[in-house]
Amino acid sequence: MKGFKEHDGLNLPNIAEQVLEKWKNEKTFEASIATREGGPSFVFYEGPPSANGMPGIHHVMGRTIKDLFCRYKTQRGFQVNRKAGWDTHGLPVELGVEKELGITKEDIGKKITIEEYNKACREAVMRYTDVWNDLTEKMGYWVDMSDPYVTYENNYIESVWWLLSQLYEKNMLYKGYTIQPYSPAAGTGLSSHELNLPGTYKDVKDTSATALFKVTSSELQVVSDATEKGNLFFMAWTTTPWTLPSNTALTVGANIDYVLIDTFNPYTAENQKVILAKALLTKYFKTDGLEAEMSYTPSDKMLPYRVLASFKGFELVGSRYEQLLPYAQPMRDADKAFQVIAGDFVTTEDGTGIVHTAPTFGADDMQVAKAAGVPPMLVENENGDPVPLVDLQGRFVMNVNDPVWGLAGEPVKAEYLSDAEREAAFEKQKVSLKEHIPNLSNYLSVDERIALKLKLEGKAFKVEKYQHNYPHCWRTDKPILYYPLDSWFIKASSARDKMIALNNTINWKPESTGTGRFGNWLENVNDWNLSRSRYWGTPLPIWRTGPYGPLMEECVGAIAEFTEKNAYYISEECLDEKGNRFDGQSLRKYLGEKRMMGENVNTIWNDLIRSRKIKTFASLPEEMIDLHRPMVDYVIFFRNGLVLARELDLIDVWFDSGAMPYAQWHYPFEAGHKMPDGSVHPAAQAANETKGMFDSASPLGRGSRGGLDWKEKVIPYDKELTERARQMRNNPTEGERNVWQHLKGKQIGGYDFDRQKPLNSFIADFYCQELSLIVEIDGKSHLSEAQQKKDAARDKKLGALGLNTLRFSGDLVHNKIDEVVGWIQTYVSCFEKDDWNAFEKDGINFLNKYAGKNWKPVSDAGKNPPPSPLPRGGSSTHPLTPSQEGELGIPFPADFIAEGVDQTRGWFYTLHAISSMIKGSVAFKNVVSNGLVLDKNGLKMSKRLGNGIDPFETLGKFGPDATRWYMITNAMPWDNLKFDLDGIIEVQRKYFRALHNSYSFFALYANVDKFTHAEAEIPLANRPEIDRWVISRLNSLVKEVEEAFDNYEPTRAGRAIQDFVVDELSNWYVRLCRRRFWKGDYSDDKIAAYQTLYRCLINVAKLSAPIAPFYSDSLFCDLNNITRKDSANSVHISGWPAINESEIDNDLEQRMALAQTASSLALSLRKKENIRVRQPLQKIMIPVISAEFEKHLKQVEDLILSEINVKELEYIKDDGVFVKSIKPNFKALGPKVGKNMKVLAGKVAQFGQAEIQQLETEGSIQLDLDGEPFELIKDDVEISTKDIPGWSVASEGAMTVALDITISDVLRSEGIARELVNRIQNMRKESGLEVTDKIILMVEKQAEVTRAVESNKNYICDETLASELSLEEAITNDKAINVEVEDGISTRIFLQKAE
RNA sequence: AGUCCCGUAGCUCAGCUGGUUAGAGCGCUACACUGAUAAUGUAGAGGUCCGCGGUUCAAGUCCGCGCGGGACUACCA
Repeated sequence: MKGFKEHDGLNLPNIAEQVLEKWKNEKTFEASIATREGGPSFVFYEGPPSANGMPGIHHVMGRTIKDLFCRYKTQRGFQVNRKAGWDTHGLPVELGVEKELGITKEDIGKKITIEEYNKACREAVMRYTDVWNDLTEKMGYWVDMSDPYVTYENNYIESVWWLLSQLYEKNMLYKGYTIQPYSPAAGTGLSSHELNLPGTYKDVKDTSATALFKVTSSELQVVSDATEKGNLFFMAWTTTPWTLPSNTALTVGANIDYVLIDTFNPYTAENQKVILAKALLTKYFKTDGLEAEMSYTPSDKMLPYRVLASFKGFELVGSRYEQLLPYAQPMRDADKAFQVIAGDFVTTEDGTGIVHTAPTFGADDMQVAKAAGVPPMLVENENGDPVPLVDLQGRFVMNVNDPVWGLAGEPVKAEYLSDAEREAAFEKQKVSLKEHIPNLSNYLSVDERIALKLKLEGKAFKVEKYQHNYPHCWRTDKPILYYPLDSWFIKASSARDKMIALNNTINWKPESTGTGRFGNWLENVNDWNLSRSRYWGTPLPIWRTGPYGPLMEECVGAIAEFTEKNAYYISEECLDEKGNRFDGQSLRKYLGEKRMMGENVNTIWNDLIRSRKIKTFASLPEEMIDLHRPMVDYVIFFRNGLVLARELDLIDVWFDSGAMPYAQWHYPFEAGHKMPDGSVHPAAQAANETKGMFDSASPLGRGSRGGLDWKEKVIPYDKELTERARQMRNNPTEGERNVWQHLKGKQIGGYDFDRQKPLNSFIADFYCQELSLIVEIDGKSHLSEAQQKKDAARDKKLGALGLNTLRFSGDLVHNKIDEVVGWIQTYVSCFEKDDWNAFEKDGINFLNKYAGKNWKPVSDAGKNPPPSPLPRGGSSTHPLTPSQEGELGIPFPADFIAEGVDQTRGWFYTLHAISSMIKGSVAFKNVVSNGLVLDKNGLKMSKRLGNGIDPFETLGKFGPDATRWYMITNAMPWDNLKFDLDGIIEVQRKYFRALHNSYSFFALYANVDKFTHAEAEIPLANRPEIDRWVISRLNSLVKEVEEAFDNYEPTRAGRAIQDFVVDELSNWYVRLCRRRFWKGDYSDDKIAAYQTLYRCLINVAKLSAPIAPFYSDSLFCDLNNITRKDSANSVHISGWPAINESEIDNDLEQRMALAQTASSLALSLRKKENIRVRQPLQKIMIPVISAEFEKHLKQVEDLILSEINVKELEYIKDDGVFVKSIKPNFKALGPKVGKNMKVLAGKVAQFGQAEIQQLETEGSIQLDLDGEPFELIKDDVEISTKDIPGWSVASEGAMTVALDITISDVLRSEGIARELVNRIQNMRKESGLEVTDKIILMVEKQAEVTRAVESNKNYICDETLASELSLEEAITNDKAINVEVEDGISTRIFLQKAE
């Protein structure tokens, strides 16, 4: 009979490998989903990683968390679909590609076409998919990688477009002019991501100026009065004096206190009055100045001043002032410029409390100015367009021309100048500034010159260098500017209330992330800036007319709309005068200009159409459509003589990932999808109809259900391939022509075949999509081995996409075309019947018939059925089939998501925002945000420090189970984890070894006894105390673990399991029960022991399966394969243990705790007295505190006695022999005595035995607490026995144990006998005897030993399985061993196996 | 700068609604145990509970202000 598997040692990596193999073979993952069919579903969303970087150890952490809850829910009976995904767009991809190609952004469109660039990105982005897939598998992350969503695929983008079009229809998408970080040196706007790259913020010293703006009018009387007297100024501070010419407003805080000061200009010494915030007065004036005489010369140290008036900021609002540097006037609403407005961003932390406001160069400035109706400083350029005073190169426009100081055409930051330019400028300055600065020593920046000019003109109060942190462009290292740029925005702010309300329904782990970080973020949501000026990403689907006519706009929400709305495509032949191909933008400009010149645009257009230079979109072959640049930039609309060209922006990649609940299913375009308003998208309607047709009529429905995701992979857009196919189509070989005669025109079963069809990266001779069939005709060249290898690889690859390839030799096609056609028909009928066995059978005949001579099967069709186009096991069980549930027809919202806490304002936000706006629903109900994985010193892992941990090495060395267990149990998921490999070793040693040893112990003896759990369960009532105890604990454990997992607290679950296994199961239950397993007959007690341990082990396997999926499965199978108590072949398919409340016995658990304490105390006493545990002692005594205590203790008496090797336990009633100690019960006393506690505690501490006695017998005692009488009652104190005079005593808490340490001769003999047994057992083991072998034993006579053997003969024989035991005068056998029984006593022992 | 998390023994972490002597494991030292044995038990050494203030009879725990580490967001005169 097969027994429980006995392992040599514990090798976790090996076990993981074996289990992985088993999962693959048995398709356990698929089964774990299939077997939950019909059950409730648990929706999980996978946050897509980017496959263009290597995975790190932190991914193991994040994915463990995701995985374990999915597994847990599966065990609880939920069906958990989890579709993998890849994030493929975005800057990191672009940067990687640029680095590789050695180009920069400026080269795109010059050295490399956008098309080539994007192709490179597309290839680069999936570079590490293999590595990722490998990690996914090795770490045991169950996610379906066979059909992942990929954000660059057309279907994905189409869904994203649809979402955007929804927002557009809700008027939530708008184009706005906003201030964004911009690098003039690089000529590009920067995303906040780029601004947050390391090293972008640098401490720099800039010239700061406190400028004086001359007040011209005010509604506030005091100010108005002062104005009339002249020389009244607002003080405003800036660290960027170059923005002062663009000043159009001053901003004050409405509730900030301001003061009107009479003083002098520190530079010109002119008497003047200034206004600034009261709180900042001391920054500019020393208090002594208040008393100083009101006179001043520039060399004076002390600036005298007087406070004339004080008022609130709002009183200043509407005051007017003189333009500080009147180089230019705002184009529009100039009359509303130069006034005081209020803004809530104003603080009194630095500056003057009055903020210089240049709406063209500050985000806050722009917002506050817009709200107040103050115009930005925009001037007209040569084209008549409004532009700011600084151009895109960072240079002042010509308007800003100062006869003395220059400025026009100069860069506003000196860093933008090259050394040579700077030198040249310096030379010029020497001349032009001679009047003001005779010996100019170095180049003066724009900031410095403006400050200087203000100083000289008396318009500056203070000029100084100021050190601050300023962002720099990470690529050019030059400072960035905040610059107004056109952008598209989502009006997220209008959905704020909804988002906040919905967020309150989300269960965040930890809660603080949701209420705090995320909540606060929502309170202050800004509109979402979608625009990115890049190349590799989802294009913004908005088409617009240009400045040459009325504005028309089109937001495209589906590919089909191009056709419906009559889109056109600019072909390669459509060139401008210089011979460059037109794109939408340039054509729009070209035609617009013609139109302005009065030409008939329609005529030109008609010529373009007629000459096929512009085609209708509808005429494009489907495979050409790629929703990326540049393709989409060639798509245009033409209305009323105007071209609508696409806005060049791409969208923020975060929108891509936030769209995944929809886009991963190509929502709303597929069958079964419903739009939020309940209607059905026309595309989905069509799909429904097709689906219905197939569903009812034939099994084909399933085959064709690959959907468009699948199609994208199969039919790629590849110009070269398409072209080659076209050529081949035009020049068919004779064989191809032969076959085509029989396939064309739906001759076979009404199925449509294509010839020379580009598929994946190949061209198939004949292809039928409905049949998922490729027919190849192999000419002579295919006879070569090399070619056959290639063919095999090709078939395999296409097979993976669900396509079958039938190959026919050229000869066959020429000579037996009927056979070939017949064979294709066989395929068709097998396909229709979904009967691949028949196919295989016939296939073998067929192949036998034709194989060998001309053609060998290159696929292994002879061995296996060809790759079925149908999901294995039928589509209903395929993991990728979304359960068509919920209102939208897609799994929505998610029950659970998990990512790093860094995603709070990333993915978590975009998911939440999009679903709030589109559906008015949360996107996820529960979210775990996990912390970072740091190195063991708490430092961030980075390539630079070289402190990263290679996940593969870790998994390989320690196995995924230990790694996962360590990560989960070490720290709460949301705390940062200090990752230390030693910690994994510890987990391995402690938890897994304890569990493994417990199993090995079980297996060893169960096999000896042939236990297979065949006997009926022995009723709990008939099992001994310790069994009931461990089962009670097990039930409590299940409860605790269940609660922890339900609350998304895996750490608690793991720790509970670990404590149970190590402390309770292994170190208590198994230890105390050892003898039950190997002593005596196969009795009920023994069976009970096996059943109990079995139950513990199998349930621990189930409980720990979510965290340690491999080992748990191995343990489960090791146990279950023999007993077959569970029909499941994997722990992940079996269910979750039920809690049996009736088996939980708190009383019993308490009793056992007593036993443990008592044993521990007794062992401690032995140690103190230096008495070995093997030496039996006569008695221990335990004072009983209460009847209950005694009752409890009696029930576990046997356990204690055997554990500590003592003969009897005596219960001592209180008869005054104990020394007692007393301690106040603070919790009870606190409310009663309050601040007298200290006095009382002092008194109680001084109680002698008499007082304690009195309290115990009378129940109370009168005390005097600083004059207040107080009656102390028994419940106010805790009394415990601490000592028994004359005994060896130890105590812990309420329990005290006294040990009788006298060793009688009998005890001593017994002790020696035990020592002997121990030595003999060791010898047995050393000589390699089986645990069941009987022995013959000889012991040499020695006074004490002889006595011990004689009086304990039965015991010794029993323990050592000796069938004979003889005492010998002298043992001569040279295999006898000299043993020292105890100090000074030794003998010789000989044993041999009894026959 | 703002928001949030974290700070307890050499290391990794517990410490419930405040209760007086702050715990566990690892590591270290010593001893013991031994048919689970690279396990286990007992004992020992090891603490400014990040600091300072406050509330309270009582603070590791609650509050305030700092410091250090981290994350995100923002960059503002």
